Amino acid sequence: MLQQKTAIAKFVSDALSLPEADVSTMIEYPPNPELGDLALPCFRFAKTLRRSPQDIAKDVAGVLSATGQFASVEAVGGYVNVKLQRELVFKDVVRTLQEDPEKLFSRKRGVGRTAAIDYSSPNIAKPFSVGHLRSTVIGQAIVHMLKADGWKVVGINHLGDWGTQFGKTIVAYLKWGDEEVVRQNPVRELFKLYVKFHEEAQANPELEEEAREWFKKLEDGDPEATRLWQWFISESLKVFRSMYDRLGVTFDHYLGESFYNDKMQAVVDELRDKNLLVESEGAEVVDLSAWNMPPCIIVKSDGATIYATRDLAAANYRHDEFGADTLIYVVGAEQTLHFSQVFKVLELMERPWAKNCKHVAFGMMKYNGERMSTRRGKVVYLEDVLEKAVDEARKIIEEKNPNLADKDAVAEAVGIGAVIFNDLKSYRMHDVDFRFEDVLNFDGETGPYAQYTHARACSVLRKAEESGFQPADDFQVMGVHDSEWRLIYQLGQAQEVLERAVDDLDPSLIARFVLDVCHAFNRFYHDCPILSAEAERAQRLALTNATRKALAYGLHLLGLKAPTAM
RNA sequence: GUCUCAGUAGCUCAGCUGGAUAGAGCAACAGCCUUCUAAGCUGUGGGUCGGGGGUUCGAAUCCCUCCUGAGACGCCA
Repeated sequence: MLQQKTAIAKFVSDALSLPEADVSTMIEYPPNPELGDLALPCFRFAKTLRRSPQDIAKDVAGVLSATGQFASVEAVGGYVNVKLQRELVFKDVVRTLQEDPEKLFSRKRGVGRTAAIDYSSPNIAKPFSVGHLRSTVIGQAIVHMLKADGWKVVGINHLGDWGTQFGKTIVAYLKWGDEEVVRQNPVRELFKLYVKFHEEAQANPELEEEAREWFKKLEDGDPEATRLWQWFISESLKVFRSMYDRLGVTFDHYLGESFYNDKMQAVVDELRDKNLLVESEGAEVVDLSAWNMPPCIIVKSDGATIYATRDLAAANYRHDEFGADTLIYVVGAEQTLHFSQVFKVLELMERPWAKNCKHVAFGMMKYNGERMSTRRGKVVYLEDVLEKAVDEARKIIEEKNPNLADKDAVAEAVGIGAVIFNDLKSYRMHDVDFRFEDVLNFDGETGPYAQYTHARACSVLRKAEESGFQPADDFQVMGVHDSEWRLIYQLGQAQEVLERAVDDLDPSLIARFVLDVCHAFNRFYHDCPILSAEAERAQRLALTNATRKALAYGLHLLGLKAPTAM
């Protein structure tokens, strides 16, 4: 629809001698399809032109009407309502999709740009819980979206592989751990020990001191501490990688916090050279009071660095080594202040790219209305959620389509799709209370619904092929049914949707779009015979094929698989 | 206490760069499978858009204020 908007804006801006871009952004989609396909409210022109909106609308309608490029143009109140030539848009949209679905979505605005995205970033020796799901799936979707818009993207898993919690885990393991038991199920057992540590530490605060000592040993390169630490990491990574495989999540780099251990002194030195560090309560900080923020601690009073220092080092590394001009952090909203501080310090360090640092924040995942707590062992394992979702999918397949080939693979795709989509569709700053009943619901606005619609389109195309029909590029459009038009109309908005999703770094817009297309397709499917229609068969097959491609692409952007049957 | 973010139908949310009668899904109820996958489609009921002010031709959308909830607020990340 962007093309049509541009065309209208051009005529209007010529006629009223107003900037084309201003007019273009004012063109909107009427609330009611009866009114038209596109509309231009003229109220805002009234002041500058010193005429009534109704008058202007009438003039504009006359101008657009005279071009002969629109099916109808009407001035209603202060609005100009335009109906498009359905046949032309139909052909245009369908052909673009048949040729290359990516073209419908993108103008490749990001060519030449590089973004480094930090997402997922779980902690070593802790369970991969549903709490990590949001960062993981949102980050992965943003990776796909940016790539679609032409960006070069570097995906980074900033693993929590350093810090005093390793002292705690080591102490707990040495005190209460059984190597055999831990080897059976390392991450869960180590986590149990970690929880036990916190329980015991309530009564015996000296445990904390022991933990600190063990972490100090680790920092000093003690062989025993290092061996255990590395073991924790390799076992955790095994679990994480299996989660990522199932979720279809990939990274270009696994660079944990420890990777920056030797890169932080340079940050401290530079800050000192630039006179940005001041002493405060024994620590060295960057004063940010001019920006209404608390100081950013760089060196703690015990001389050690802290996460802000680490994030500064990591930011420099991502820019310098990966050539990233844009840094994106998909991290919970509770770290908003931290990132504002880090970004401000980067600016003070005169990094011109500091203004391109973005924190993609999201609300907290809760369970039974309560915050999940790793310390108290209150977590929902993602593994368990995926298992339940896949079981549910398998159950529904047995019930509805027992003869389906590849049942296990489809159940996996659908179950996991349900989990991913559920987290993506309503992405906002809202906190989410995790509920199995929501994730396991496959009706309505869900991943399985979108996948089902795609499979349905595939099924029609299979049936067509069996009867000797193929979707062709050169088809005649023999009139466009309202339901066909609704579908085309939705598909035509792909580019605007992707561009806004990229600009806002918001995958939920894509999810919404996919749902809208699905609804329009299912309505079309219900209202319009495809195979049995003589005259319209060609155009409807082409439309079905085009929709199939658009849905597959949209699902791909979100990180969902698109089975061809289910 | 200060700052940030949220508050739209019973529930979950969309709409928020101001525009036409506030939209979906779930749940409830009522229809639609001898015909391309009913994980679908259609319809009904359901709203002081947290309250109150203001700006505007026009406010769910912008500003102020209050209420409620969540989070952050220096040596964890």
